[in-house]
Amino acid sequence: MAVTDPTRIEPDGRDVVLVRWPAEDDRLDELRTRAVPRLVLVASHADPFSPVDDLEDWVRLPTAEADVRARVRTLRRRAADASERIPELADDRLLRYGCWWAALAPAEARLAEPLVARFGAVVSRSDLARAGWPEGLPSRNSLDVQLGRLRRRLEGSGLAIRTVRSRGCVLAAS
Amino acid sequence: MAVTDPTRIEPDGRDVVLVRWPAEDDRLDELRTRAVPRLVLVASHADPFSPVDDLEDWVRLPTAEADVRARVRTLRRRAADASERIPELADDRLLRYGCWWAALAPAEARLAEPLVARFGAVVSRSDLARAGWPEGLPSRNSLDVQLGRLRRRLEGSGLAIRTVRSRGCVLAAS
DNA sequence: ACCGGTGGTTCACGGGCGTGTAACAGGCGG
DNA sequence: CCGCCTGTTACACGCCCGTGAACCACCGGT
Repeated sequence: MAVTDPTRIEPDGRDVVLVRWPAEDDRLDELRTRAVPRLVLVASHADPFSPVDDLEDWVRLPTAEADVRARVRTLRRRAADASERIPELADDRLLRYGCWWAALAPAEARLAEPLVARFGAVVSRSDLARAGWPEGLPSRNSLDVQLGRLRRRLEGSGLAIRTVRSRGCVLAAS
Repeated sequence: MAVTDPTRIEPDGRDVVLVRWPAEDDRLDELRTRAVPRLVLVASHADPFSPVDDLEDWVRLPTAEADVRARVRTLRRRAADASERIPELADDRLLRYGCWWAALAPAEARLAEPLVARFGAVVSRSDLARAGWPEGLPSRNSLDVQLGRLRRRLEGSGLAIRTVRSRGCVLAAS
């Protein structure tokens, strides 16, 4: 279905704003100053568009509605990236990352604590061991096993534990 | 003038690469790993496109040539912004460059250290050898092999090691 | 133009070992 | 009693890195 009138478009959410150009130039200015992610629908007769930042994209009318949705998705992803989510681990062992969350087992939570605290940096295996087993860790690779379980718990979260050989582990966006 | 055949398009420079999709999917993969800024020309019948990073944009054919030029300009500006980053190597062997990062192997990290410290300048092979093998390097081409491995590790980072014949190597933005 | 030397790149191989994981068993709480 | 959490063992995988060898590009000498 071809789109000529932007008012007929229903985006997936209301975070990304559609704006006509050049008709709604003043509204575009306002959205820019408020740093709202926006998709500019350029009139068929107008000059090519030049976005001012990475939260702005454009498409020339007429266009397929599916194409508009695709660009809205891209803008939404960029806005999410820009907002720089960081993981957070509460006392109740709830690990949150953006809109995702999961309940950790006690041992997993103790392991995750230094990883979250030093998000993006390497945590040594000895630090992990001390955090996970304050009384001294029981056997050789129980740490690795717990790490594996924590990894599995993070599946689908956008977080991942990456290993730095002979240095330790990093918690990072995957 | 409407554009249906991308081979007829002459971009302003040759830094941003035009690629047809889905016809040239494999070439697109290669450009992505090389972190080359690219404009994807989506066939009229194909599904909407979803860029994987900010150095990728797309437009559906047929389109006005002026629109293609506008998107190429945007990509070029983004690439220029991205090229202002400088790499950083922490002692936990994490090499960071903008939002990209990778964990280096021990020998790779020793090699990378002088290259990062003198980013953009030539480092002699003897300096590299001293940095990589403080005890004296083991055999003839172990240095070259490690350099090759380090090169491969940098794929997709936007960094590259270039050789200056009989002078040494340079670490630079690719 | 032919040729050998040098410098540089890449491949395959193999040993060593750090790391991941399946499987099983005990324990604790609901 | 059942389910989840935890520890332990054993094993397999994959990474790291040195080595040898083939290959290519370039340069200088005859």
